[in-house]
Amino acid sequence: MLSKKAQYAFRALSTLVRTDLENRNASVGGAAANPAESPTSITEMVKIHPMSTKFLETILLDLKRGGILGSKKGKGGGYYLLKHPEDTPLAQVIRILDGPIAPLPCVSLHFYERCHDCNEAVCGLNRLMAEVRDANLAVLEQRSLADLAASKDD
Amino acid sequence: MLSKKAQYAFRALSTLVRTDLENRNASVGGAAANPAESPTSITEMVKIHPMSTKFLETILLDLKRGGILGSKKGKGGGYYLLKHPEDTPLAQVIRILDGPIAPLPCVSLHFYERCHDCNEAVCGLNRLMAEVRDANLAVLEQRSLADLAASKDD
DNA sequence: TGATTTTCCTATAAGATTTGTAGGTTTTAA
DNA sequence: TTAAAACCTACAAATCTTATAGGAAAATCA
Repeated sequence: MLSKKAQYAFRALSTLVRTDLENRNASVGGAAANPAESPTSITEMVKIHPMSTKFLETILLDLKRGGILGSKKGKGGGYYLLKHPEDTPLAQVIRILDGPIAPLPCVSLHFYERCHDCNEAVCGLNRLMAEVRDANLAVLEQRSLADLAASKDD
Repeated sequence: MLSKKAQYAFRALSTLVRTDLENRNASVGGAAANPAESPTSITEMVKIHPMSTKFLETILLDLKRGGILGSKKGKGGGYYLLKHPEDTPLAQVIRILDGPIAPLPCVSLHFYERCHDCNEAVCGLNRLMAEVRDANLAVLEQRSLADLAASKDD
């Protein structure tokens, strides 16, 4: 199950994606609009998707440290996407906030830990859970933030 | 991530599967061997896969209540599979011990809970997490306890 | 019958993780 | 100079996971 952190993250990100795409459209015929010039503040995000302001703050900092968001301090500041929404897979968001996607540490690609209770080369569970991991990644590495904003009022 | 409970369950089940298949083979030419006549005790299982006896006890009771295992009390008693290993999908085991397989309650088939923060018909996250759920189930409903015992020394 | 071995049952303790809050500091713009 | 914002870290509260305790009930066998 996704943690609350990840769920809140996706809500906030859906707002940022919408803003990002709007800015890109608005720049038709002129210089490309720089997302860093129109960041969205936490206060604004919480108005759209009500949640604890302070909690969201820590989540957005994680996303920033994870390389997904940029920020601007001071009045008029806020957060913005560093990349085009299509270029941030959902898997990256989940790994930052919830850690491994794999069902067992011994089949994790990004958070691997050796299994002390079995021989990985022949362990039946290991092999099966690697299949589960791959099935998940087939979706989560393919789908991106752009897919998150496909609807108008999530 | 799978809980310890589910991991322990799979270890114990792999022992039961092996015993089950051996009994079936041993009955060649005679009456079909009844698995209920040669149950495996918790003590034996813990010898093969070391873990807390008392903890495994509660896990096996869950599996029994969940319709996967039968049991026999008293001296010479123990647990046995109620069905052929191929007929118990991994998904059933996980649901009994860890609950929902879906990443969000609002896309769960067996543990559905309405989402109060979004309109499910149009929510982008909802739709994407349903895809993840289906990818998981494609493996977990297809693969069974029989696949767990494919190796000799897990 | 009595001793032993097993499953069965429920409460609860211990530990870990998740969720959320508090209280500030720093930066920027107007 | 004021206000609004991100930034930072510690910690409190709540929840969930993991494990233990202490028996009761049933079956076997001498």
